[in-house]
Amino acid sequence: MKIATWNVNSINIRKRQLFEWLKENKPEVILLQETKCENAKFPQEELEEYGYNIALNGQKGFNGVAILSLSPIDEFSTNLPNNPISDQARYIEAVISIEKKAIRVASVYIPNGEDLESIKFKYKLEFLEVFKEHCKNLLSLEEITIIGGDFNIAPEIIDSFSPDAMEDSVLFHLSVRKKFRSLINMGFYNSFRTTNPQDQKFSWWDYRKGAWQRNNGMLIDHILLSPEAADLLQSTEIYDKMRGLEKPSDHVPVECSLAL
DNA sequence: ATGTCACTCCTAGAGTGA
Repeated sequence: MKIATWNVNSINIRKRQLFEWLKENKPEVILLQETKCENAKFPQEELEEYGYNIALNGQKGFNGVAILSLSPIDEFSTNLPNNPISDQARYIEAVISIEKKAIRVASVYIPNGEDLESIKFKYKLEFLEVFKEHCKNLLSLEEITIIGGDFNIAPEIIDSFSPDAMEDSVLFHLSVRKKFRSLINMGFYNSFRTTNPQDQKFSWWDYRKGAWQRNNGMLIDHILLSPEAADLLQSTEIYDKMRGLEKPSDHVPVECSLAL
């Protein structure tokens, strides 16, 4: 079973690419971020033609997350308890029954933070704190739980094209890397790093400064697995070539395969 | 060169968010 996460940076701009990618790769579940689309305007019927069931948490203009699943979605929720920026559509979770097993999945879009002095960076740290509390509760359920999304954090040195240049970046500042580490220390497995301990692969390249051409990327999109899910982990994939397509998202899909 | 892209709104291009 393949499950993927992708920050599409506008579902309406990227939907042709998404359809092509789904047709080719047929993931069981795909978690989307930055759909930038209110629910009523989401291209739902077109996606249903590809066999996907859909759960949405959208808003007009920015943010927006979604879960697409080939198997029926039993229930879903957009509630992240104590979220300090709950007017922003950044979280959705669902329970999906696949081959008689209940799988819990979540799609998260962690705030970028703008810069270290910004109020938005303060919100990023606060969001991470309540997200961590929620993840702790999910872990205690001892289920097969898969949390994917745009974390806007490059957790380790290897995940950044230039650790020195990025030291004061909101994506790589020690304060957010520590938050990510505490998620891992709680008991989650970062799927790509579990299967590829040494490989440098990126999932995001800034549209600016010729970042793609210079390979100035970072690995900020991740799929975290509960121990019950990590036991089933077979392989992972990052579709970095998609950054070279015409009209690309600045992020590429990150995927893992589980033996269900 | 902070060099791009996608969004918003009093449809034209400035302001915003990343």
